[in-house]
Amino acid sequence: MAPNPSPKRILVAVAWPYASGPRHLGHVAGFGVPSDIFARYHRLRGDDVLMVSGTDEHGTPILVAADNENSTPQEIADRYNALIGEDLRDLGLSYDLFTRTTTENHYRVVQDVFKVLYEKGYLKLEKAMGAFSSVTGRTLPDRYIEGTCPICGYPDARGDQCENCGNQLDPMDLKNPRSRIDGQPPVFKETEHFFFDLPAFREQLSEWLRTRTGWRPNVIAFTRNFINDLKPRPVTRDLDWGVPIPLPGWQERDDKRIYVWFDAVMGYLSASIEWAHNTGADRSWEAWWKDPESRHYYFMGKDNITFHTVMWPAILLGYGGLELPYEVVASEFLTMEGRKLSSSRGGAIYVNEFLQSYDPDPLRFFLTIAGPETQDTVFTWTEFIRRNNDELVANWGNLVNRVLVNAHRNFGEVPAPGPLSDGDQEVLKEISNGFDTVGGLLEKASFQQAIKEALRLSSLANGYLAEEQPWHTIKSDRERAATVLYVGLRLVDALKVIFTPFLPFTSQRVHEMLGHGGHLAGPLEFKEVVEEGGRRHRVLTGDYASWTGSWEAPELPVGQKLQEPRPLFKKLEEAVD
RNA sequence: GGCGGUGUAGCUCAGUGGUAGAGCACACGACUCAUAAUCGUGUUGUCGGUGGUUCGAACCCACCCACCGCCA
Repeated sequence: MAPNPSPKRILVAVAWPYASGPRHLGHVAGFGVPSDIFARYHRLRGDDVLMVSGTDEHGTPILVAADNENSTPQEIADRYNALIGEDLRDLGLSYDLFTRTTTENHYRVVQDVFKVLYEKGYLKLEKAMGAFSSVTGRTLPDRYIEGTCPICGYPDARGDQCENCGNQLDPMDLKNPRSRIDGQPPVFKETEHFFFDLPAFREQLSEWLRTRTGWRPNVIAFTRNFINDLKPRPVTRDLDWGVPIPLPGWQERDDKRIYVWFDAVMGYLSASIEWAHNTGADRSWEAWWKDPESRHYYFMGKDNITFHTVMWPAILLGYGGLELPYEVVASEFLTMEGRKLSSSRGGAIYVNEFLQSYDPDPLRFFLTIAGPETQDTVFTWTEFIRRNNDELVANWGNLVNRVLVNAHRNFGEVPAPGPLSDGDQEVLKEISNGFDTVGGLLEKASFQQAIKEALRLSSLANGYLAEEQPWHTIKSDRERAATVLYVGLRLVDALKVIFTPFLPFTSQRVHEMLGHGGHLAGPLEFKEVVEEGGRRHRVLTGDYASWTGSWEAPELPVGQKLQEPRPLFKKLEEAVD
């Protein structure tokens, strides 16, 4: 790592994918790829990065999936935790820890936070009417109930809202209500739940929000609006799947659990604690969570904004002594032909399916340059292939290839340059300035602008070659050709680093073709964790401290042997949507 | 219904008050080392509609239209 005189401690907190099925491109576009670019950039800068996430494994949808498959919720969670973990590894998402919510550690942390909030009076028991399945006795969320709309008579209105007339409904008002899960009429009865006193944090949240700068405008606007109308929010449910309520008389009950939103959002903290424990330094997580100098960046899709800008900060304020988000980076949605990529509506492209046909870097490239950073964007196969062929292959891929082919063919090693002309020095300086310009954009989480700037620099390098024509001068002036190719190799070597956060797999290959050793961006690995109580789970992590890259133009020794160059990217066949 | 988002060149998208932008596509020229890939020059738009604020609006305000999301 580069000597960084004042390394920053950065928590990269990535939204937790729900383990009810395989994840599609929209999910990894929204939080996966952007957060990884951010984390990789900061590691190259020499900052102390802790990047955590995991699968979210509680809640009704997983119970429903288990019932449908005649399985258990833990089996469903196990299956999709494994599958999602492989997707993330294959995409090269460099988590320090990607874990899950069904660990002893997570239960312990969630229960601790629950108890503290309870003791401080922020959790209050209240009676409420609830809908229950007449078959299983479990809570039925409003959207799992359907019936005839009492306002417009639409026969398939959902319990929370009628899709036909748009009115918000109470499931108890539906005529002929029935469960979407089993078709049976639900039972409405009084139940008791703990409610988190969100309104108690209104002033503190507003005050904190006023100190936040640089957030994407929609995140601020949406949050402000939400804070103006805070209501107590239930944190328990009538379910048998979830974290038990850690209070006398409640702990033993098998019909009451902590609500999934409440436990999942604490995963950032519990995963940090687990990471510290797994790495043998139990209290090291505190450097991130108890030091006001550390910066917490949260990455998620826009549907999750309030959980990260209101609910989770309120929990942290209530618990006390822990750092609040420094920035909440929310993405918009990736759509398929103008519609949301939703697994339930079909039309989704799953990550694992995609990666069976295409390499990860072209996907990362597309999701960065054409992803939903500031607005909903459309994924089409035609556009993916065009971006790959006309932008990635033709610009950066071609630059690498032509420089390496020329240098390898004529010299086989990094040639010794003659005197550098003004033009040589100028282009070297331009590219080296890229570490500041691209870096500045990455710090602001402007990933699209950052990769466009990187491409502009690559184009500049292509222009330099077209101007100098070393394949021509090699015949008449071998020293000049050597100089130009030396400069070309230096440009490629520097751009390789600039592209590493976006394209880690191919940057590593450029690194090797240039004759360098070591991991610029190495492999990720799964590790088996055995907890004190005996539970085992697999986590995704990596030995990032051993990676050698740093955010600056590298040394390129004259005489270093070059490898036989091979194209970085594949040109793809035209496809029809 | 409430709240929020989106609507800009043929396509995909940047751009939040001061003479409309990028990439691709297209045209012409250069080059021909490189995965026919590169480099240069150029064409393309009543910035969803109507009204308002302003010396000046794609950008601010109001209303409308279309599409999308969230609503525990």
